[in-house]
Formats: sequence, C-alpha cells, structure tokens
Amino acid sequence: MPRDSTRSLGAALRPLSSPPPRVYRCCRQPAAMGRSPCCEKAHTNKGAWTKEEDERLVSYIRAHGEGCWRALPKAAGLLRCGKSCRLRWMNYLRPDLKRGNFTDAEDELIIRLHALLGNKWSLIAGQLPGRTDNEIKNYWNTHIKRKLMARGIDPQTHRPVGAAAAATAAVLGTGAPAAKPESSDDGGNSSGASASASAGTTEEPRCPDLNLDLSVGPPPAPAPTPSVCLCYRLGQACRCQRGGGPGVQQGTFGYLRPLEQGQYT
DNA sequence: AAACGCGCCAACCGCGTAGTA
DNA sequence: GTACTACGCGGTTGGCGCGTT
Repeated sequence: MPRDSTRSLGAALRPLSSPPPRVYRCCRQPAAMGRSPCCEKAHTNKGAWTKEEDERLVSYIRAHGEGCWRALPKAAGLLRCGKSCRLRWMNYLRPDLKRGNFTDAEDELIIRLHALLGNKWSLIAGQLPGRTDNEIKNYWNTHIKRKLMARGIDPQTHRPVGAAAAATAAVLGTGAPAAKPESSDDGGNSSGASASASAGTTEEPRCPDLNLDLSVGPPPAPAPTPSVCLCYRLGQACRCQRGGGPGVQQGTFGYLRPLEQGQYT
C-alpha cells in the first residue's frame, strides 16, 4: 500500500469540519527515546464497542469536549486506545451524524466529488453534512462502484470503460491493456484514483472531458484570481485566501466547507 | 434446518503531517 | 534544524447478517 504523495494536498485542503489547531499541552508528555506505542496494547479492548463503552465515551466528551484523544481513554475510564475512541466518536457517536440510506442526490454528489478529488474521502465527507469519510468510503466500495460499472463507467477514472482502457494503453505507450486492470476492484482501495488525483501538480486535471456541475450551494462566485481554488471548483462561495487566515499556508489555498449557520461570524 | 456464499460495515492498521520542545 | 508526539487519513480486514441452495 504505497502512501501517495497527496497528504500535503489533503492537509492544504483540510475541510472545516476538522478540529481547530491542535493544542497538545494537555497530553504532552516528557520526551522519550524512540517512538512509544499509541497505546498499551496489552491493556486495551479491541473489537466491537459495548453500550457501556459508548456511554462512557459520549458522557466524557459531552463534559470535556473532543481532543486529547491519547489521554481520553484513561480519563474516561475506557480500556481503549485513543485512536479507537476517536474513530468511534467520529464515525458512530457524534450527535450530528445522519444515519440511514444515502439519497440519490448524495449518490450523485459523491460521484462528482470523487471524479474531482479521487479517494479523498475526508474531503468528500466534508461536502456531505452528517456523513463520515468511513461511511462514504464503504458506500462507494459497496454501492456506487457497482452503480457506475452498470452504467459502463470506470469507477476509478470516471470514463467509459473502453475509453479508460484506451487511455491507459496510451499512457503506457503500448497497445496492451493495463497490467492490473482489475486492481481497482480490490475494494476500491487501489490508489489509482488518488494517484491520478494527487498528481495534480504535473498532470492534467482529472477527467478533463467531464463538465462537472458541482454546485452544492450558492452559485459559484467568480474566481478572484486566475488560480482556481477547490471551493470554486465545487461551486461554493469562495472564502479561500492566499497567505491568509489561520491554518492557511502562505501561497496556498485553504479548503473550506460551506458556511454553516453562525459559522465565522 | 443446515450449510454455504456474499455483501456490508465497524473497527483496526500503518503511515504522513503538523505541532511542540 | 532536529527529535518526538498526537492526530488524521486512506487502505484493509474480520465478523455479522441475510439470501440462496
């Protein structure tokens, strides 16, 4: 599982749903030689969460808020690693989660966002209030891929299947089909899409032939500069700035979710 | 009714990134 | 600049439930 080089992109494009800049003081510990394990595995539970564990976690977070995941299990009296607590909260216990089936509109939005972003599930989730990256990833792998294939569209390239094969052959400079044409069917985890998406610095845009209408909110505002930020691509009111606000690197665009009521006021 | 296969999804794993000392 | 840590992300896996034989 090669790690793609898009982490910087992901970081630059971090959605607003991400917590504010982290403060580690509460859980920082004296520097120790070597990397300590994220948790004491011998004394942590694994597997499915019990109702009691859920209740403990929820009540603790209600009282103290999110953050300091490493210290949280001990403070909350949970025999879980902080990572596990965070995942449970983010993917299942958060009160703003929308449970239930995806709507057709959500389906289409996910497809369009995936065409634009690749396997950037957290970014996609940022556009679907109440949905988690894990949920969307699972839904993509179990439903949408099949749906696209039924339409004759390659779920990784978002091109007609035949065109995708031809394009691959052209890139390889051979007439032969791709070496691993089925690699994309390994649960959608091939990095093909993310690789092509992540190579945005040098490659042409994904699916240049697609005229994506990604309007998910107000009509797109005119791009303030020739550069195109992701908000604009997504048809959102653009609040990006160059070298601007907190968390936005000099010379880069931040990626911001649509404004929620009362946000940034 | 039992066995089997398959799909779904919650949870885990490992790595990259960013913040701090 | 370096070392270290916590966090967040994407990929992967294991178990459960359901449908089929």
